[in-house]
Amino acid sequence: MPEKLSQRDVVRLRKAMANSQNDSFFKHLKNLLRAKLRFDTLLILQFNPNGAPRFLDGWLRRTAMLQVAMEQYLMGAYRLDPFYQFDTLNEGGAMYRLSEIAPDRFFTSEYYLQYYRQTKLCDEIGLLIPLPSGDIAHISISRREETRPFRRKELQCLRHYSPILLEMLKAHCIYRATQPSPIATLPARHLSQIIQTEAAETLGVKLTKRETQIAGLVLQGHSNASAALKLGMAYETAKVHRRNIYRKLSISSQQELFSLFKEVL
Amino acid sequence: MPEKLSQRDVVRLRKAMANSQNDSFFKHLKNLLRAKLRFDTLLILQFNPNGAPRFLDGWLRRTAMLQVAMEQYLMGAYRLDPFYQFDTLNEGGAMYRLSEIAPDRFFTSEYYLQYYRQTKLCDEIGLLIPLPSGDIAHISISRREETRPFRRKELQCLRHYSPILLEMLKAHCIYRATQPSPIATLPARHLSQIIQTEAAETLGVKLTKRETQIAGLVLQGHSNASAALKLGMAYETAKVHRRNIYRKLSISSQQELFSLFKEVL
DNA sequence: CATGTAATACCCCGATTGGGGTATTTTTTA
DNA sequence: TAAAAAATACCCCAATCGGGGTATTACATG
Repeated sequence: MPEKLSQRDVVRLRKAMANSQNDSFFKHLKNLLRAKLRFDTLLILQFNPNGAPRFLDGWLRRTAMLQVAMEQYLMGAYRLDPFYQFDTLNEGGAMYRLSEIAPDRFFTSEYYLQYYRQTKLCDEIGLLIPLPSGDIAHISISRREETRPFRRKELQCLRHYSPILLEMLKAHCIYRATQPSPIATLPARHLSQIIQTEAAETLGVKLTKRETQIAGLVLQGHSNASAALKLGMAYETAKVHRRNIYRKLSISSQQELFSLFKEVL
Repeated sequence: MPEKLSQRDVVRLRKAMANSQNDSFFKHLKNLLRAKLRFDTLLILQFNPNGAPRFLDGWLRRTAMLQVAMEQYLMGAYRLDPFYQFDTLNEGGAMYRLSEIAPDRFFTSEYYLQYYRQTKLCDEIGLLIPLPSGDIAHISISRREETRPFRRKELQCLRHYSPILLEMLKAHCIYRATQPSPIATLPARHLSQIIQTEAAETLGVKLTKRETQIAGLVLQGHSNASAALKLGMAYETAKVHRRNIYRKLSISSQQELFSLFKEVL
């Protein structure tokens, strides 16, 4: 049965909808969500396939860690973010929980343990919707460890209203695109590019296209099997590529791979 | 056949010996060593079983990374240093290469990958000798990656003169102990203590003595087999302890273990 | 004394990794 | 077009890890 909206919820929803095309949208969105669920961070980002993500709006519960992490994220760590890497999004957008779309080894990956974990977040919900420009609009809602993961009720509620939230998000991002932005988007380098140039320049090794792709997937937290599936090749082939990567870079473990690239990510 | 000393080497050696009991010892030691081998860092530390190591003298080739790492080391990372943890030292002291005394998984441990590796050092030689006070005097000589590991010749030379170097080191540390120290030794907490209190206070979990020991060894880079050997128990027993640790801390990998404790180390 | 906890040792299993090999097909490039 | 490089797929193996179980012994604490 659908979530019940109180009279005041209806007012909040109408306000958010009415303001989706001006600068007070974020405030109203936050009020709306706050009435229905608890969260510790709320962000609106715009993913650009050819550039760094644009930070449109954000609210972080006061924590030094989160500030630092946010900077790291925008500086480059976003490249290993499952939401950023999510590539099977359809027209109408959708809502996902981090655990649903994360690579199989994500929660034991170096990215998670060294970067994500320090944010002390334990659960994250992402709304993703494509924009006409080709960008992807993203709302991220997270909970810290003390707050415990989202409850079933909260998830149901969010899922129920995600279509309208996604539409508002889309409308807002389209509006924002018409406004002159004070923040210039940083020029982009994709994960593959970074891996390839870093390997070439710093380590003097030329990785092939497939090797680069595998390296990227491994860094994102995919196992051999998962990476193979993703690239549509046999498990053994992925393994061969990985072995060749290790040989070329003269390393012998995933951790070493990460420690080679973490500075440039 | 023994290493040949040139006339000038003999002068340097005499100078170092003559000055081992005053404040210019480090300068003369450096000159002496420089004439015989190439190195990128030279440190004299004094390990105190009940306190943080004391930094007596040091020279680091200009690198920001090394400065940062040195601070991290003295702040607590020393607890995972194989030289600090070395516990089978005999009266006369000895010289060791890092790779000789490092735990079996040291070079793939989180300590190595996240801390040691950032120093960009690729080889390290340590001289260790017990002092009458119960402390251990330590000279550390390292090479950076660009400089490549120490060569056979250099090692032979060092090994040949290590007895006299150790004696000078000992004499110097004894002299330094008589001098009023400007740096107060920080109060100590052993690795085991840290693990136990951190687990108890932050995570609300009581680890037994054996569990704490195993956790410490795992953090230092020991495999189950190596940790078991070290504690004189069967491999399977070590495994059981580790399993119990994971269960109590509700984690499921070595990496998670490290990420739980890295902030307090 | 009895009960419980800690420590010990051994059994089983599957999953994954890292490393070795061979062989065929596709693509690039000289 | 011929040779080289890249990608593919499959084979083998040993080591480690994480997780499950059973059972005995030692020791402390009530």
